[in-house]
Amino acid sequence: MTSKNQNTDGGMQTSPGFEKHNHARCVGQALAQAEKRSAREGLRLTPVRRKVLELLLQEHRALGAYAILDLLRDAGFGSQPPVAYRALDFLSEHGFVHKIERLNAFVACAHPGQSHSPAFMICRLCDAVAETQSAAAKGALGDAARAAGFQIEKTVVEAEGICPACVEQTSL
Amino acid sequence: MTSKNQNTDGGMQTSPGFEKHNHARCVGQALAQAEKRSAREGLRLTPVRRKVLELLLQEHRALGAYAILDLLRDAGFGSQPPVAYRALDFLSEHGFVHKIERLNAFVACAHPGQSHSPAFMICRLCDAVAETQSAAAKGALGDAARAAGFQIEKTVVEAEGICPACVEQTSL
DNA sequence: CTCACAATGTGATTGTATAACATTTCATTC
DNA sequence: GAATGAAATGTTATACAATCACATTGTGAG
Repeated sequence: MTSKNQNTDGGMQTSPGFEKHNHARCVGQALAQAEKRSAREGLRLTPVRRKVLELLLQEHRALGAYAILDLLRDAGFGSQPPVAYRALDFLSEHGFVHKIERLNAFVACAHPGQSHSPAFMICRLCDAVAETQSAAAKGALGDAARAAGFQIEKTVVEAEGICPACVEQTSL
Repeated sequence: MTSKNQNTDGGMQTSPGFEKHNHARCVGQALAQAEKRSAREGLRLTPVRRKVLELLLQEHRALGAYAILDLLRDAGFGSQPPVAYRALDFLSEHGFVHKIERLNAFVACAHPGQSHSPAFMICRLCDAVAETQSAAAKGALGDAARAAGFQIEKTVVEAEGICPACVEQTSL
């Protein structure tokens, strides 16, 4: 595979919440924020971990572990699966990235800092992923859990469908 | 692996919505319902498909595709992956079973018939899975989707945590 | 009957994830 | 500043998940 569609320019991009934005700036900011927070909280944002976060921010879409691994190899890091998985474990444990269960893939967190329970919209045509908030544990699900005596620790909320761009494509 | 914990008795079991019930009876009923519905709607509930459904009802927990494959082999069916995946595709397409994305595994539907968008509670200690209802697309997620112009086709809602039985275990 | 299509059998391959163990790095404590 | 223990990394191998491709069989419609 080895990385298709790398965003190496500094211009406008599509796709975060599905809107355009200055991507180079957003990557830099997010990375700086992550380092600041790591320093503050004593988290060890080591070179591999930082690189994986950078790659995910740069690509700005969901990447599989092996796609990440290819990019790591290109960047001169180790290229065995555990290298990628360990970095991803660390990053998702601390909320820097999220796993998209439906895709078995990972995205950089779009709302760093905020103590969120994220929800995702996944386009089944172009695989674009947008992050938003959910309060799943507060609605019917929370009621059911309380009734059953189940203690919710984390929720996975992912909507599959068609993103604005692909809707347009389709209806031309 | 080859099947640990097969429920071959006719007594009381734990775990559907996490409560006890007469399992043999519930399996039989569910299977009969599935056949009735298949006849009514012209679905071809073939031997393999029926067997996979029966296995999932019997086990009453989430099984990985290869665990199912082992059980199919024991039952004299083909044992290559596509055998299981094709049956699972059919069954989930028609709502007889659901895939638990978090576990990459499958469970028999607990609310057959009802036109539901299911939600699941998954115990991280014993892997028990309970099915309930969610209206994820109607809450904050639905609002976000509408605002973004994203068309939701399906939602994945899975809560991870600790089931009543394991909560007790833990707090002894 | 036979034609077309759905379903199954089978082998091979690709993708995802973890186990296990050796080695190194880093922060403490003495 | 060496000794120590924990965290992080390197590496091999393997388990588990999913799909491809192609041959074969079964089933229903005309």
